[in-house]
Amino acid sequence: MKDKTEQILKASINVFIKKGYIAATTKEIAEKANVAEVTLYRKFQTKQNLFEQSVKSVIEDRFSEVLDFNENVNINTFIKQLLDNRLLVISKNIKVVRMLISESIVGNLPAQLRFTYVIFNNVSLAIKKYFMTNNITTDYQAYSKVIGGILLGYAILPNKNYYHKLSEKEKEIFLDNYLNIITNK
Amino acid sequence: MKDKTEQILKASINVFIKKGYIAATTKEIAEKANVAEVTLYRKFQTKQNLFEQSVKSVIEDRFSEVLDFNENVNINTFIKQLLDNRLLVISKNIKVVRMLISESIVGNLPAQLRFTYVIFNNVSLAIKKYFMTNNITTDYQAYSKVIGGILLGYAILPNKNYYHKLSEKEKEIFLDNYLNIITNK
Amino acid sequence: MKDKTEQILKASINVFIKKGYIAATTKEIAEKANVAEVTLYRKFQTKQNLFEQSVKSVIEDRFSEVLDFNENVNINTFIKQLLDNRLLVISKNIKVVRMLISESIVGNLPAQLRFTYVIFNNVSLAIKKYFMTNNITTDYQAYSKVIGGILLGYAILPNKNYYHKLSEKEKEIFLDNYLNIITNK
Amino acid sequence: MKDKTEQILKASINVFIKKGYIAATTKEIAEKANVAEVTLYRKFQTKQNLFEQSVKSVIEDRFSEVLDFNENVNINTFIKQLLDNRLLVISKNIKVVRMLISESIVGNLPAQLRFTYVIFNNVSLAIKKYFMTNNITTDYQAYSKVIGGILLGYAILPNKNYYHKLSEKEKEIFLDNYLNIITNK
DNA sequence: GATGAATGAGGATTCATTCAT
DNA sequence: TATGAATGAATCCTCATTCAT
Repeated sequence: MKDKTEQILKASINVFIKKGYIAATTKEIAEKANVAEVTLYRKFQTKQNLFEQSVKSVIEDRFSEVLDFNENVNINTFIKQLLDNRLLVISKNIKVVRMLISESIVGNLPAQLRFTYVIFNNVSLAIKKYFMTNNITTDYQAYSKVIGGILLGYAILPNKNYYHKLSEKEKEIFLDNYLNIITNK
Repeated sequence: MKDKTEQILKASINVFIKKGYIAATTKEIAEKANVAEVTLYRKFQTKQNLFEQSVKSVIEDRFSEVLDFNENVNINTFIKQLLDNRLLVISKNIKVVRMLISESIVGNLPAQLRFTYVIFNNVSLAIKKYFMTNNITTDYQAYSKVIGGILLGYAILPNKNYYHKLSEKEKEIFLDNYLNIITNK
Repeated sequence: MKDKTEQILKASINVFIKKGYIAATTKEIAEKANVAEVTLYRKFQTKQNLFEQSVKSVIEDRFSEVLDFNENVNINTFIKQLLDNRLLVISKNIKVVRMLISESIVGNLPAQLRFTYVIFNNVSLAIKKYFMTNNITTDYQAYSKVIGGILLGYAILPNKNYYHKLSEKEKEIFLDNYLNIITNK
Repeated sequence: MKDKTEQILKASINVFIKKGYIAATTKEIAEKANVAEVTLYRKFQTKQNLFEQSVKSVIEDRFSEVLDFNENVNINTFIKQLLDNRLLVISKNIKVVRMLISESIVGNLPAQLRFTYVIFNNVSLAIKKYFMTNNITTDYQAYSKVIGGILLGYAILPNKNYYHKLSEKEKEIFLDNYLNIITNK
């Protein structure tokens, strides 16, 4: 039933997050999901596939969504929108994101899950578009790397608090701290 | 012999880089090192220890060195010094760095090898010191995260060219691209 | 339905022929038969039984039929009749026969399917009867082994052409080649 | 040591004979050989390879030897030599031979172990040569099939006694029974 | 009558590690 | 010092079969 599949996916993602792809075992997943090990295989065929499905079930599609903001705003506002949007997504999925970054580096992931690229690419595209629309001549690639780096740093480096749990006011402050640094006044 | 130990370390780090800690096997390492598998254990006791020794043998101590720059310079110059110094180290050890970041995230590494922290911490310390010395009131933590992010991004994201192989002129340009963004004019 | 049962038997025998009893899987059979795996069990209880039913469904009863020829003929003619009759049956069922011989040797077959015996026994009986009726003193057992061997050889050894597809003339020649060797002139 | 390898080969061939290739398990072999299952793999890498080595260790090379007899003898004598030689080899290795014939039919064997061919081919070659040397015009192929069939029959069909254990006199009689049938007087 | 869901038992193979020399 | 030999434990995965609808 629906139920068992979900039990499995839930247990699965947790184990993968905790152990990483290779160290995670189908046995442990089965135990945590309270199903027989074979059941995993009946439903997902292979460990690799179970992994991919688990990840997909948990990361909202917003990861690779096209970022489309109001561009009739000044750069500060634009970057704030961008950071806010991405930090929200990352923050809500922080554990999976970390694991995926780690697996991305080792390189056993299918393209759409290769997170380091995904994070960077859609940020990069949004910035490029904004710069073009607004005739900004700053090198958008370097700019993207700074923003991408901030996001990567947020994902990887230890954090006291989850961005998505901050109040609107706190978010404002959090973002301003970055903006003070990266944008021109 | 010195010789064998070095053969092992050399083979070892390559395999760990290529496969990651868990996926690397002592069998493969032994083969690549042209020694018997037991010899690894005679010399390094456990796989974990072999891993740590391999990493240490290859990453220059400069990773965790205290960053101490001339601080009677303006912030632009300071950040350039800092980035240059760190990019050099990372660039020269890019493969190991990547692997270590990946393993850091999964979390099976002893503190001194937990790279994401290491990278961030010493950058952070240097910035804090500079800001204090020069009475700069910008939030040094956010600043450190931006710089740390840039470095993380450099390490993780795909790169066309190695920083340490650039000419002095090219390095200058490379750094300026960042500085245009992160510092005030 | 009649229909499903037949689909299953048809798929089943093909898979058993291709893979042999053990290597054949109920899963593959079910897929080839376009039914659910359980349906096999509903209809045939066990794999073993499915195997037996499949075989029986396909091998004509002529395998174990009592061979009863006109015995007022000379030995050449008699042996020709005998070989012709058996070769026809074997040739028409060559794939199943081969598989059954193989399984016979391993020994997991019920007596009536143990083909090496079946082939030999009814040939042997026919020869014994003919020899008795005609007061022939040659050792009928050795004789039977030669004839049985020829048949076994025909079944197992690589063949260019199917006996049952030869023209009457070609059959004649084919048989004469043997008769030149085994009977006295 | 030599010892363990031999233990394994001995246990291995027995299990393969009893169960056939697929049904035989490395676990059972290991148990019978009194070694850990891994030891099989250390020494033989794969089950398939263990199988091949086991077979080779046990079947004397005489199986595929070129049969070279004195050809200045009449056909009766020649065929007797030939049968004697082959029956001896088969008889001594009867269990392995049976198993190999069975596996040959299923078709998972490398060419040099595909026994039905091997048996037939070298018999066929010897006969061809003799016929040519002695200008015999009988169809050597049909002749070979008869002889091959006799051998196949001997190997597969139930036997009261092992040819190689018969006294010289008994062998003589045994062979004569065949010769009465297949050769001309 | 047919099947989607589930499983216990077992398959070959690999791993890090120890033993004995 | 170095290593050939050996292994317990575990891994992913498959099989024939049953249960519940």
